[in-house]
Amino acid sequence: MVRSPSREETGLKKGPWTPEEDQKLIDYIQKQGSHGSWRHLPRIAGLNRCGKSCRLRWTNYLRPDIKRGKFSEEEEKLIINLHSMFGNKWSLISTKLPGRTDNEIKNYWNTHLKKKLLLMGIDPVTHRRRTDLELLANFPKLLSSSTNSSSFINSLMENTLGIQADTVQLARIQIMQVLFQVLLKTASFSSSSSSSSSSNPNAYSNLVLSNLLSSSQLPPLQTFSNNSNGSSVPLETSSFGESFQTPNHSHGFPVQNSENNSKQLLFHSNGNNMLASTESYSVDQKQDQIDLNETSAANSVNARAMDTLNLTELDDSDLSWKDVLDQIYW
DNA sequence: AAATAACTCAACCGCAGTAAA
DNA sequence: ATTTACTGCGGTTGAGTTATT
Repeated sequence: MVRSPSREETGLKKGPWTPEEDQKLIDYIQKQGSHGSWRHLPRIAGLNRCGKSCRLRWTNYLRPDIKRGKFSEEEEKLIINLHSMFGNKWSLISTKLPGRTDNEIKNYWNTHLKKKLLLMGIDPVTHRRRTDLELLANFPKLLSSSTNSSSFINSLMENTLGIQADTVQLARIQIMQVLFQVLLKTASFSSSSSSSSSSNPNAYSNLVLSNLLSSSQLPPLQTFSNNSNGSSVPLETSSFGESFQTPNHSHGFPVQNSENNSKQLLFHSNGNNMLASTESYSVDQKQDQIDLNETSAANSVNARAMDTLNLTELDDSDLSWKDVLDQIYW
């Protein structure tokens, strides 16, 4: 945690500060009432340091209004929300957390929060759910779906190209195997995967793979359907299904909440995951938009709650996840 | 108990923006 | 208009600490 002392060619000291140096800096600033010119401060205060080093030591460590200790859950949530809005603007983020320095928040993000989001399956850069790894989690279902001979590709291969059905099935299974192997390679298998560092982007893939290989209890297949009046407006697909553009929110996904069997719209806004009931949104086909009445039924849920919420396939689904894959990959 | 790997965070570096000369 | 000095910011480093093998 402490660097070994070294000296630059100029003779100025670098590395960790001693308690004596800290006291000199504190005494000087308290006596003057302010730091004044950082460049001239070290000479006047009797410190063999550059002004930059003094400024950093004061702003990141010695300042009296600095809050020390662990980040609270509220602070964590705030940092995640602010990061989803501002990105790596640590200085800006720190202005919203009194007593916390940009350096401290940056370190906390890189060592804790990034890892936390990855383990929850959320991309810490985009703050959206990682869809590539959910594809892996749904691998067995994809594999079973490959036996469906009614798909377009099967029809094409069998009827148009004259390839036998069993050959088609074998080819599809082989493709699935290749896909599985590629995904396996992207995940680092190590016995200590649970403690993977923030620099390891494969933490979630390790988690998914562990679940996949150790148990047959796989995450529920999440498919999409048209909304209540059957006028869905597809813009893109994801593991949550077809997304919708909303006026104030980037994307919405129609889902069914198994807790109360209600049909809801899941969307991501300003770093929050939000759920809206079917009563609180309507579809404008002309504008290819969903209009959301935010004041009525939209409620915010945190990312942890989202993970445990069992969002299941809708009964009136017109398209299955398999069909989406068919359209994309075949 | 020792070796190794992973994690933490204070401190440094370099760049960009701004003000003064 | 150009140069210089200074400050602030974000990315990175690396020694000490802790966890794992």
